[in-house]
Amino acid sequence: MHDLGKNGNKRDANRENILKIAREIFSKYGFKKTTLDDIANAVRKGKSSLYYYFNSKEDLFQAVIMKEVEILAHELEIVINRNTDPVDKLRDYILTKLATFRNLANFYHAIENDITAVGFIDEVKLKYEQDEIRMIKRILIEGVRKNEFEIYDFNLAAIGITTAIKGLEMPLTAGHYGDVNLERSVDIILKIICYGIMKR
Amino acid sequence: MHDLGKNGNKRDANRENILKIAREIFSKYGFKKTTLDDIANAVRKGKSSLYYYFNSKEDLFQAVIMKEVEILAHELEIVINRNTDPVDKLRDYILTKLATFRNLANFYHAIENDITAVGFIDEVKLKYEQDEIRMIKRILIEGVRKNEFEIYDFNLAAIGITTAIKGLEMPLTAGHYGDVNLERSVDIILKIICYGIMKR
DNA sequence: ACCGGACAAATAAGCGTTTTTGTTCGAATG
DNA sequence: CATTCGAACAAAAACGCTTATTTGTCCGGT
Repeated sequence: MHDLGKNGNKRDANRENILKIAREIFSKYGFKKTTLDDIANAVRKGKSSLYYYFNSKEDLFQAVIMKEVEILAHELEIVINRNTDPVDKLRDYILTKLATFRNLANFYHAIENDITAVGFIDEVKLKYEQDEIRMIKRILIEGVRKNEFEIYDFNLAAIGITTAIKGLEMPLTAGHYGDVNLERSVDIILKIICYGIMKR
Repeated sequence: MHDLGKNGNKRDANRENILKIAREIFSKYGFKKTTLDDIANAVRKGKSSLYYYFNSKEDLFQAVIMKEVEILAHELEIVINRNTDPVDKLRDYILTKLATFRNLANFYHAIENDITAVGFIDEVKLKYEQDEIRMIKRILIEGVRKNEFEIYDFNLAAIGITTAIKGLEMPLTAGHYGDVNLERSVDIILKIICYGIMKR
C-alpha cells in the first residue's frame, strides 16, 4: 500500500516524496554539495529514475524551493484565517515566517552562490513579496474593521511593516552573530509598529 | 610640503595616507584579493615599509574598518548636532548611514568570509550598535523636548527603530536584487516609525 | 622613516590520471 | 502504459604530484 498523491495516482505521490526528501538533503548540504546519487539513495530509487519526475538537478531544486514557498504561504494563510486579535495575528504571522527562515540558511546560500537560474529566484522573491504585502494588508484591514487600528494608507503601512520584518530576518540569514532571541526581537518591532497603527 | 597628521608628525600623516588608499583598494577587491604589494605600490612605498606602520595585513585591514566606523560615527554626529526638525534629523541619520553602507559591500564580504579575527568584527559591530541606539535615543529625546514626539519607553523605541533600519540595509549588503530606491524606502519606513512616535 | 633582500608558507599552475556526477536512452518489468 | 533502472558517456571535478610564483613577514642596514 503506497500513499497516493493529490490526484490519486502514484506518480504524484512519488514526486511529492522525492521533493520531501530532496528538501532535507538540499537544506543540509546546499545545492552544489548534494548529488543526485544522494537523493536517489535516500528515496531508494535509481539515479536515472529521478529523471522520470524532473528534467534536471536544477529543475528539482527549483521545485523544492517552489514547494517551500507554497508551504510557507499555506501556513501563513492559516495564521491569517485564525480568529484572533489583530495584534496577535501580526505577531503570529511574523513568528511563523521567521521560524521558516531559520531552516533555510542553506537554501539562501545556494540561491546566492550556486544557482544559475537567477531569473527564477528573482521571480519567486518578487511573488513572495507581493503575497506578503497582500497578507499584511488583510491583517491591517481586519484590524481597522475591528476598530483596533487606525490607518490612512494601507499600502504604505504594509510596505513599512514588510521592511521592518526584513530587519528581523537579517540576523537569521546573513551569518548570525550570537543567537538571536527571536520572540523578544519580534515583540519590540511589533511594539513600534503598533505604536503606529493602534487606535488610542 | 606634505600634509601633517593629527599630531603634526610625519608618521601619523603617512599612516593616515596609507589608511586612505588601503581603504580604496580593500573596498574594491576585498581582503583576500588585495595584496600588500598593491597597497605599497599605490602609496609609493616599499612593501616592507608598511610594517613600519602596521603589524600585519589583517592589522591594516582592521585599522581601515576601525577608521570607517569612526568616520561614519563622526558624520552621524554632525547630522545629529544640526539644528533641524526631529523627523528630518531621523531621516538624515538613516540616509547618511545607508549611503555609507552602499560603499561597503566588499568590506562586508571580506568580513563574512576572509577574516580570521571574528572577535574583532563582533566587537566593532556591537560597539556600533550601541552607538546607534544611543544616537537614536538622543534624537528621540530631542523630539519629545520639542513637543513633536510622544514616547514612553525610549529604549524600546530606539531598538525598534534600529531594527527597522536593518530592514533597509539588507537589500544594500546582501546581493541586491534590482536597484533599490533608497529615498523612497526610507520615507516609507520613516512614516511607519513616525506614526508611532509623533504627537497628534 | 624607508627599503632591499631573504625566507617560509601559501597559492597557483601544470598535467596526466582517476573518480564523480549529471544526463541520455533503450530495455526491462509488471 | 506507467515506472524503473543499468549501462554508457561526456563533462566536470578530484587527485596526486612536481614545479613555479606569489605573498606576508622579518631583519639588517642606511
